Amino acid sequence: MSDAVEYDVEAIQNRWLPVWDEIAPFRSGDPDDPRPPKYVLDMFPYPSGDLHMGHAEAYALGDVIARYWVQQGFNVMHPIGWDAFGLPAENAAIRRGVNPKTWTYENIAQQRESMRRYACSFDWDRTLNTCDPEYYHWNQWLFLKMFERGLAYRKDSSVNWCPNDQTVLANEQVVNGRCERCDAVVTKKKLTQWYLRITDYAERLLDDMAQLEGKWPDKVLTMQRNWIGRSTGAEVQFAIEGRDEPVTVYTTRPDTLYGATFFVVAVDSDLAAELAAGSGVEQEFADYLAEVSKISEIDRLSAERPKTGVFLQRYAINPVNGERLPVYASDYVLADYGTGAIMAVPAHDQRDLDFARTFDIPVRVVVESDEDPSVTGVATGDDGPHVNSGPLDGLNTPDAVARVIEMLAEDGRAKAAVNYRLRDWLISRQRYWGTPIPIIHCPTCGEVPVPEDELPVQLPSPEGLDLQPKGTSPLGAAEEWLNVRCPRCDGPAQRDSDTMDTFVDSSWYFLRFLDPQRTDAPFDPEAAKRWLPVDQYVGGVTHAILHLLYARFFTKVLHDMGMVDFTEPFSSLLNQGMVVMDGSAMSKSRGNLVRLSDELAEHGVDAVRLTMVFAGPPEDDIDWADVSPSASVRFLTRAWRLSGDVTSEPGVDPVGGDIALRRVIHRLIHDAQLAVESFRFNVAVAKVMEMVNAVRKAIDSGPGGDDPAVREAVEAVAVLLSLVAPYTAEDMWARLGHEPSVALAGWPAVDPELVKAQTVTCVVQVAGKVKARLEVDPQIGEDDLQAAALADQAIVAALGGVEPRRVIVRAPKLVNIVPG
RNA sequence: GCCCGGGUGGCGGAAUUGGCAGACGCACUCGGCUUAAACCCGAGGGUCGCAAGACGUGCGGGUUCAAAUCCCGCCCCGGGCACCA
Repeated sequence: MSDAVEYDVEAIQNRWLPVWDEIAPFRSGDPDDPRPPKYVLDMFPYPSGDLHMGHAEAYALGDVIARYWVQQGFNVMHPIGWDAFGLPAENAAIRRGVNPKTWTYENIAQQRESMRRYACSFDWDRTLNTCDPEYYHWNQWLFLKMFERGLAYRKDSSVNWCPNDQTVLANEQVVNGRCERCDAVVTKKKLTQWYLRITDYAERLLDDMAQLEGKWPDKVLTMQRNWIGRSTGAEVQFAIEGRDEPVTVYTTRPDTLYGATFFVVAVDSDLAAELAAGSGVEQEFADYLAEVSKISEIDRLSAERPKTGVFLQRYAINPVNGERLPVYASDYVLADYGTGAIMAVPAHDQRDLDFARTFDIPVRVVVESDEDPSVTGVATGDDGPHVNSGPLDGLNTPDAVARVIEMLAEDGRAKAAVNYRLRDWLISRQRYWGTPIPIIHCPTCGEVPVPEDELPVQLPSPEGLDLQPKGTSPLGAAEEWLNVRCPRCDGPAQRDSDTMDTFVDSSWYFLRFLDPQRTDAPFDPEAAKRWLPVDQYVGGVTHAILHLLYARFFTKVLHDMGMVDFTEPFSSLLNQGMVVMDGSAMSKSRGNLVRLSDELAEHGVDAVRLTMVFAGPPEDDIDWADVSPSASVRFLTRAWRLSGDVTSEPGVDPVGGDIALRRVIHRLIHDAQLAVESFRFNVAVAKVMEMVNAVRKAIDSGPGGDDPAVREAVEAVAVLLSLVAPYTAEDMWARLGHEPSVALAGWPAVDPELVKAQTVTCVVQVAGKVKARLEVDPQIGEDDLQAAALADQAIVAALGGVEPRRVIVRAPKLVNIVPG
């Protein structure tokens, strides 16, 4: 029975959208829900405009996972919200002269409607916007908790400064010396700023990655390890002539102490300034410092830069042999890593060697090697027997390291030490559209937290404020807001006028989804116990370091506060790739922008989703030029048409149906399930395509549309398809005589008996080359299989009378005969 | 420089982790349906060869009865970190 009814994408979308609004199949908040909980989370979007192709991919993939677990009988929490504070809103607002708030909420409304139409399986009872006072209230609360615990503090230091956005940047936001947002060349500026003490958690951030091994992409774990940058070595004390206190240096190679021929302090460190004072080279030092601070981040990072520095006319004493080492100030030593001072061993460190050659400092080899660094200009590598090193002579590197630490530790002049590349997280921003920092600066009491019952400190209206970037926060001009009484002494005081980095907002939002309306706490610890950690997190690899590291840090702090009982927020992570066009990232200026709205209008929601999912492995980039949404429409039409060809009644027992079809279908459902659970969604789609092909054949040239197995198969197609193409699946489900929603129909039960193969194709090889194929019982014994293989005509011919030297039998799939 | 990935038909990609390389789809060719075209349905193809067959997963070697898969060396592409002592 073929029908004249056509597959009409537009009509199907319009038919089911209101029905879903009505039945809300993805609500997860019923406290009496008997289903086991599962938390599937997509990274929330930034409301910079309407959804684009990248969102379409990410949410299509997240939806496959969420909908799969719903079909498997879980109460899936799949929430969405908006990461709604931040610079782009503010910049757009400045350009158009509108309130950033208005702009932001308009975009949110638009994205929300687009997500609804895109059929995202979100629980719409759980949305949040980070720019709502109800949300950022708890940013402030968490900040104050950290302040209490000494994890939030203010310090004066040289910070990354974006001259374009006129704001400071976290280390993580400086990419190749440029501002991550606007690409301006980053400079340095000395400012007093708020920091979060993430370095206190460096060790745990590293160690707890053991929990994530195999469940997060290796790439992300590696990136985080690199970023944290743990190194082990020793702290060694050097006396400085004419200074009471010794100076500590950090080195990973204490074994090379006998090779130290000079000593360097970071030119911008306090120590350098102190040592320069009274040295007679004050002017030279000051000139050098001025020159260095003019160098941009980009130039500073250039590896080719020649070494520069100033001899401070002072000497450090090598603790192992009492030698006098000239002390230099240079910019190749970083003030904020280790102690800002190093011992320099030119023979075995390339940078020290470069410096030594520039300043004509002796090079002394202490680890034996064939090449002489002072001749080749190449410092020699790690291991080898030590020479010129007194008691260390003859030892290899690890032994020499241990020995020298032991020697110096006796009188406290050295100890084993660990260092991290990770720096504390600078969170102050001199911009308007963010969470106000809830601190009041009082001339007598200092930094006073805003009392909890006065939270949230709401952003003042931008009316009358100059939002143009100018290096200080626009909030500083909101005088009525700014000037308050000190909560402690009631004297005149001022609010902190900076706002928080928006990465604070996204560091804990996954907890707020538990109950976004809650007013007495950021979240309910009991609910957190039930739902968290997040079972599956889905998002772009662009957040591999920043967001994920910060969220992990916050989670550990909350753990230490006793608010959550886990230490890692995201049990499993899937990074989807990007959607590109003609090999490169889409952009207006490049002229290769593909508009999602155009694609949706042309092919429909289901076809776009299907195209995203089928294009390849989820973590790979999709080149839109390589894929075919119209082919997706064709397939969906083919699948949909099956639902009109089923003539048996709903509920008919499939057991009497065509056994061959049932075997194929059950095997494919089984395979599709494995594919989905291992994130091979493209393969799962291929399996559904095979199902459709098999059913088509069964209807046209097999048992026909009335066979119960055909109904069973088409119903399975509808359910499996519902993960990817919800509109088509729902319409098929209705045409099959069922009530909505197919999303809740349940994953088809796979009969293990039907999945078992009846016969197996056994490959018979001679010398590793396939010469025959046998259809055999899967239970066949090795001896029987060997006999059957050797008896086969083609095998007899291939052997040509030669006796087999060896026969390898892997029943039931393979026999390999090695001729004599 | 250091650290991760990856290289399979004309294209996107499969391959139960050592056991039939190329599933599924795109593009293409041929056939059916049609007055015709589109749609739809069916068939085809890794390369070379008329064929038997030979060769074939970046390149070169190795292990194994058997290698896209494991090992060694190289080449290329993508990503991360990078004056971090």
